[in-house]
Amino acid sequence: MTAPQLADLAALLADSTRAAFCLALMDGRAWTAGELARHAGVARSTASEHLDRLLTGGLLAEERQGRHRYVRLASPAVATLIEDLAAHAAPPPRPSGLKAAAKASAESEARTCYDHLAGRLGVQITEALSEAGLLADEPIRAWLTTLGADLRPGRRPLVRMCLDWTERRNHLAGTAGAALCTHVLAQGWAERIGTGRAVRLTPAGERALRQALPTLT
Amino acid sequence: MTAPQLADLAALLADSTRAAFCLALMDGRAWTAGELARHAGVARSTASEHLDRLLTGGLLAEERQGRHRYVRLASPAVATLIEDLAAHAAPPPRPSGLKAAAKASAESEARTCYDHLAGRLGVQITEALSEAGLLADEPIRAWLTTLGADLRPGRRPLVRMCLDWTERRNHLAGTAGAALCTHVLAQGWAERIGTGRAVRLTPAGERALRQALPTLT
DNA sequence: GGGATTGTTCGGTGACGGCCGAACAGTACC
DNA sequence: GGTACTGTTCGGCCGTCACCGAACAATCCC
Repeated sequence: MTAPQLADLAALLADSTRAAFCLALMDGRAWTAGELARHAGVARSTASEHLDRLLTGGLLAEERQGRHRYVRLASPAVATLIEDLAAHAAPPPRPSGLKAAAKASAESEARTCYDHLAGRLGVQITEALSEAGLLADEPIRAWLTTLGADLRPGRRPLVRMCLDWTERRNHLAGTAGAALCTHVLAQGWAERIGTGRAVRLTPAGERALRQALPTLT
Repeated sequence: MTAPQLADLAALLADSTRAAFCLALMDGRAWTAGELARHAGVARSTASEHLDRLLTGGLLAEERQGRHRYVRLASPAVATLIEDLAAHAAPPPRPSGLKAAAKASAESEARTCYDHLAGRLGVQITEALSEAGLLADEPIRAWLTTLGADLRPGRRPLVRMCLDWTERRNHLAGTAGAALCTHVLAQGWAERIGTGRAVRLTPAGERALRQALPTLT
């Protein structure tokens, strides 16, 4: 490990625009170059060059479809890396302004964090799983199976914790977290709001989750 | 979490000199400003400014003694953050030159990685612990206690894995890893070589470890 | 085909930041 | 006191890099 290598990697995230791209991509979906440019408020040409750097740096993966250039985070490892960085660069705990606080609170009610559930919803589910003693490999596997979730084995650890930087609490990540999120969305228990990471728990989802997880508050 | 915040944090490590500082500090010891300047090959004035940035950025902590300015990594969290980054910026596997390879191999025989053992020694010990079924909270606690290691409870997880970027293998970190490393050095089972991270296993240490851990190869 | 949309390439510009050396301040040792 | 050493401040230099707009290429739709 040499210092220039580390510096080069860090330099990829050391720019506001590229950082905004990566944070936007934390929802696990593929964005087009134009969407990212608009999201970050830069010209398309600028975004194009940034994407080149992030791609050759190995942080992003691309997929071309027609005239569109879709990019996504290269791997879950990249997502956790950015998440760890973001958690460390946590904002100073200054609740400034009621309006801003209310907006932030609404946004953090339920959202996805890369490929699993986060926000208050993610934290509460995780807490309930913990109280029910389900937060270990075998119990969570059994629980997800009874739910009907598709739990395909991968190289990722089954149960992993992910620190939410707004809630400052752990929530379920790893293969189990991803499977749960996929299932919740597929069953219509929650649905995405707009183009961001925010999701909304549906009435059906609330019923289903309460039934499957009685310790949920 | 905003993009500028993430970018600012990443920018701290996006410079070769600052990256070299942080990597040097990964041995967990406190270095003086002059030592770091010589290590990175820059003027003292340059090092001074870099240290200011790393300090205000929260990555480093300082302690002034007389005319000396000692700096160290601010917390274990910072160390793991840098470690994760370094693991991701892994060098391409190019064994170039016999001399370089031999040197690197000697350096990676045994060394510290922040506050625990790494290199081939760290990996082998971890593997032996795994074979002996000791890589869980209770077993490792019992094993360390019989060794006489001082295992004070902390906020850090007891058992944590750390990916060695030269060996590409896991080794024991966390509270248990730190306690083991401290004990091994205190008992004279290994001793530091020079001012770097390298350590050398002593004959006494080899005997003691083989006795305590029969699965060690 | 023509027109609209998406993305890329290229030159030019401006700002930021790393670096040094010289001068200075503070500490240790004789 | 004087000397040596460590660290800091300041001015100035220079390279890098993010940004834009304009021109161009590629695709899709009518």
